[in-house]
Amino acid sequence: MVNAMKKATMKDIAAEANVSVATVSYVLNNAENQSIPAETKERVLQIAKKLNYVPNLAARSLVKQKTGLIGILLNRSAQEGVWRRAHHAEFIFELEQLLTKQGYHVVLSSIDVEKPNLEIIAERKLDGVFLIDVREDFFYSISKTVPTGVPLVLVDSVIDDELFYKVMYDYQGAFSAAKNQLERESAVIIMEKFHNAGLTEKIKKASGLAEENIHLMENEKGLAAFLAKNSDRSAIILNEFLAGTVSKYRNIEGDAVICTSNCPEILPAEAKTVLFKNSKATIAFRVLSDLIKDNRGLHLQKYTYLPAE
Amino acid sequence: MVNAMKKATMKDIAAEANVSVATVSYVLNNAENQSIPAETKERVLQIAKKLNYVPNLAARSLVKQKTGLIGILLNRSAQEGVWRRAHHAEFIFELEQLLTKQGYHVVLSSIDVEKPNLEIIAERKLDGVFLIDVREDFFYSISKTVPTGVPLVLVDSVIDDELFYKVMYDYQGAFSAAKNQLERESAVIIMEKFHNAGLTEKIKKASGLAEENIHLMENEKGLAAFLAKNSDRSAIILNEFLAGTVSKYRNIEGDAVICTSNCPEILPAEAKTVLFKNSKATIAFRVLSDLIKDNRGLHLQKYTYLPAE
DNA sequence: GTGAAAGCGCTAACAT
DNA sequence: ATGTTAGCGCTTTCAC
Repeated sequence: MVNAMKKATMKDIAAEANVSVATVSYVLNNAENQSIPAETKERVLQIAKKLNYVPNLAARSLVKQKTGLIGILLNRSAQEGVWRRAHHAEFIFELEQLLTKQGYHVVLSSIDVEKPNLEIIAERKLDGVFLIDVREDFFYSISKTVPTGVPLVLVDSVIDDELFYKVMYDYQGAFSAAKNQLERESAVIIMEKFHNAGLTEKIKKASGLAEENIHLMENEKGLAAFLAKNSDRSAIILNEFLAGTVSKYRNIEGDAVICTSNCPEILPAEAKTVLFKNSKATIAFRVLSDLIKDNRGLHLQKYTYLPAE
Repeated sequence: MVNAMKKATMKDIAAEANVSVATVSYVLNNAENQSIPAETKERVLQIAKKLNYVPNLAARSLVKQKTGLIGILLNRSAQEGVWRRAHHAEFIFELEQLLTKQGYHVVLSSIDVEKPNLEIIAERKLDGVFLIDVREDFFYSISKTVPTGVPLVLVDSVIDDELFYKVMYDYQGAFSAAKNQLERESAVIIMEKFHNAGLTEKIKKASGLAEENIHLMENEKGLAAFLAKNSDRSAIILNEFLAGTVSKYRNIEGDAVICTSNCPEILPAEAKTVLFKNSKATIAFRVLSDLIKDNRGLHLQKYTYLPAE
């Protein structure tokens, strides 16, 4: 077999090229302020290739004080429906693609909503973190474990603290759009019960509907009961995967679905949908990028709302 | 605000406790062969806590030659249906939970099936890797970039090379089970077109059906056409999310679904299903664990098949 | 143009 | 019982 042994280091290259490791480093990183003769450069490059050299990013991180690792931390509870996972998967996969394209590596971790453990952020020295649907009280765990200065982007979470940059949909706009599509006046709402209570509240309020017309999805039994009680009314369903579950109990063609996963294609062709102008992953990614550049985040908004189409 | 500053290091602890960093290390890691007086121990622990000390895993990795990082690398192509992502998400999330529970951290990365880039394995010195649905030709890229000795578990991939440990379903058994459930004799099959051609072939063969009775899902148009042509025959559908798509075009209650995502609950209650005895994530995880322990992998099977229930 | 050397934060012989 | 030291693989300042 042709190769791949004990992983060459810069030292190995240096030895074989009769130069110092410093020189190897300069060549491999195209150091600006260094003038390396083309000859040496070539030689080093050759040898590096021949040895299948790959840099050890842990070592580099140590000196550069940047790891190139971005965390995606997802709050999960023991019992959650498939639709919720599918919903998060869409977001996470898209985000991962964007990050990977930028040369970052992505660390994915489930956080137990009951006892959030955020040590990973400090342990792995993550350069930035996305936190999805966090509970408001998690805020306390964070100040103990998370080094200041780490860009934190909260997705689907209302938390009034300067530390966090928040990204979420403009639910108010989405509801107007949804109502416009419905034929009947009287509507009910079916939505996820977020771990973040503030978000759940905010959405309820944005809907303008009374408490008893809003169903917070927890399990199918509850859903079925709610639907039975409201079979004569139109529903506005938040999220298309949730709509998928709803459609096991009711024909949803008269209802409106707010597509928070940007996947209208999973719905029946005739379904009434509300889409958003931008994908949440794109915007969340942009917010983090800005934050990493402008390390102070001084002229960045704490809240970014995604408008409906 | 109460804290969280520039991240304390062992040096800081040592200074404040008037001991050497070695001692700190011993205390923090409960070093066996070291006898530290309870008094010192206590003091060090106190200070560590007070300083919110969190170890830097990059530094530790460097000396221990183990990173505690496990990769989940997913082959993706530009255009893939939601159902495919949902399917992978189920597996990945479950796997991630298992790994996290064991104290590993998970690096998630999409691999472009056209030009797979596996440098991440060497760069991040991953302790083990799951590769999902890899093309057979990727095998060449791997020998160049991947250090020997890294445990590689291939999921949903047929590749006859000693280097890899493979996990997949026992399709033969699944098909028998499916056929037993169908009322009509004559059946067709609807399945994913895997990137790994060998797997696709293997499944076709296991079905015992002729080429024209097997539909490889690529897009909805093709599916619709196939279904129209075979409206009089029962279908065996591989994967419940794919079944979800199929059910947009046809009532699938007469069909059988092989639940490769372990999510029968997304199907109509009356659906005929084939389940598997164990979850694929659990088994894949076990294979990797075994591999990490028994570093040679000498008495481990190259192929592990998951039997149908 | 090139390299010696210090150091990122940590562990683990080896002394004492 | 505790400290000294030598690295892990890399970057970068500062001399030569």
